[in-house]
Amino acid sequence: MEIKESDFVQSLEKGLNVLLAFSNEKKAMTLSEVAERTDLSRAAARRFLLTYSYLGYMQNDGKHFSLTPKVLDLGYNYISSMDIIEIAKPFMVKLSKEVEESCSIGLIENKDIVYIVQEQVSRVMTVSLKVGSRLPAHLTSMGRMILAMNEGLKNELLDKFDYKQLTENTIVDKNSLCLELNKIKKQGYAFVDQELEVGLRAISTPIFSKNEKVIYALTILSPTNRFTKNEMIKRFLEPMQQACIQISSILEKQ
Amino acid sequence: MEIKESDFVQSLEKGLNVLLAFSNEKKAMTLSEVAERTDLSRAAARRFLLTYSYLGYMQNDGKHFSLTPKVLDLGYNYISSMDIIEIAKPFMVKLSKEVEESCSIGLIENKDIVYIVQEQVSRVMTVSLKVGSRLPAHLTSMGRMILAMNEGLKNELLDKFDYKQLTENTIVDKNSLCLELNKIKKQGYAFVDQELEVGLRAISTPIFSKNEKVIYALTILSPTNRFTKNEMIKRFLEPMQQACIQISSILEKQ
DNA sequence: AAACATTTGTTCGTATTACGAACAAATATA
DNA sequence: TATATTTGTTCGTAATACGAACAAATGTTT
Repeated sequence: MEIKESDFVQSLEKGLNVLLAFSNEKKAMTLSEVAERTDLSRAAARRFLLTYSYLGYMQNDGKHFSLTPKVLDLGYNYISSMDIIEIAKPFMVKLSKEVEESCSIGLIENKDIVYIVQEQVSRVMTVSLKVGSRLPAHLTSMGRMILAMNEGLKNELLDKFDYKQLTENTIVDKNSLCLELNKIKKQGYAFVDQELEVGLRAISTPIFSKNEKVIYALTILSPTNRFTKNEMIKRFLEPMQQACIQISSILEKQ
Repeated sequence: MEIKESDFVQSLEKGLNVLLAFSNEKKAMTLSEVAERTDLSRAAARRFLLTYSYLGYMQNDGKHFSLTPKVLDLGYNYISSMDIIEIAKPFMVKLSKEVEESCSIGLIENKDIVYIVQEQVSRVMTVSLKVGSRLPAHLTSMGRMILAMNEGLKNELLDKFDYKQLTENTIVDKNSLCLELNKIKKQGYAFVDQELEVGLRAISTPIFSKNEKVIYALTILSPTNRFTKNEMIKRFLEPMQQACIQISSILEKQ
């Protein structure tokens, strides 16, 4: 989206960049670290950090700034405005119990798949990603499932993906991906086999919203040492499709 | 936290207020609605909305602005910097399966209990709250559990709570609450019986972090028509305590 | 379809807000 | 203790965000 420069509030962007500078690797930072990571002057970074602290989003122990749970309020707005999470959760719990694997739902935002719901099993070794996690859409089964069912989105994004080789299996050109998406559309599920990460396989099925639109997909991730590709398909596909049909039947009425 | 007025970035606060204007009830809003809710001029509200849209946090269908999943990025920083979610989840899944009830973990932020992890069962009728949800700490079993184990926090907050009568069972004065918290500390669990909401009971147990500090509590909510108070205690308390011990044993090493 | 009402988009002069350089104070390190 | 580094403060001012006023677009009523 294009806007006039005079309609852009620079301070807001800078402030958000300060918030985004914090991460799993950088849980607590000094003023100087934040200033460096955000490319702001120390004085500017300090003002933003103090503003966040004043508003309750950050705390300071005298040296390091860190986030407080109030930050959840900023993301909660999105979560609370989504119906799919409540609709899908019971069916995901059932599925997860039935196949004894974790499962997640995601959607495409920009060029990434974003995880928005997750249901986990109590197995010690399990593969799953937190809500809010992002991965390149074209390298994930969910991303491919959604792209395969959205001609417009597919055409829009095919030229924008970064076709970088992550493993020896990674699809690294547009044409191969296009063929794969066409295949996925026909077969009704997507399977990614060690393309994003060695040792990781994923299968996905589509969730239909109103007007047969596919915005979300359901996935199960599994380490390669647990099941073969065919075993995954045999064990997971039908229950996943059942869950998706149930979720879809409610979503389509919204 | 006190800061100098000259250290406060007003545009950031205004921008965050615009973001927070969106909610479950107000999923999509016009420019005028946002301006009214935030008490900004139309021109100012418009600039913030356009900035968010430009940055990808909001979208506009020509008339209404609404949040995009990119907003999750703003809260994800907090989630990704918390170890407890990953540590606790497997034990919560096991617990949930064992007692056949949903369970959650929360912490106190300001005067509220904030839900940060949730594990749900596939029962049609289930009581649970989304991650990020907030409730008055003093009226929830988790809040009371944490207050009971934190003398300093208790003393700090006792005078700040809003002792409003929500049901006929609600504790409405500081002294009664103080007595209840002392009792909870001794018995090692908290039970709230229709004080927050008629028809709702909750039980909580403490999770210990490093230095025996109790920052988090585990809870199970249940409608009153399913179990009596004694049945809840008999069925849930011991498995919950087991889960907490397991989670605590990992947390205490961090 | 026309008239009227309401909302959104645009412009631009300027008040005010956020800026950062420079220095002081505090803290960390050798 | 001396030195290095980081944080806190000040303040003149550049520039940024402001909103009033008007134009354009959209919505509502007759």
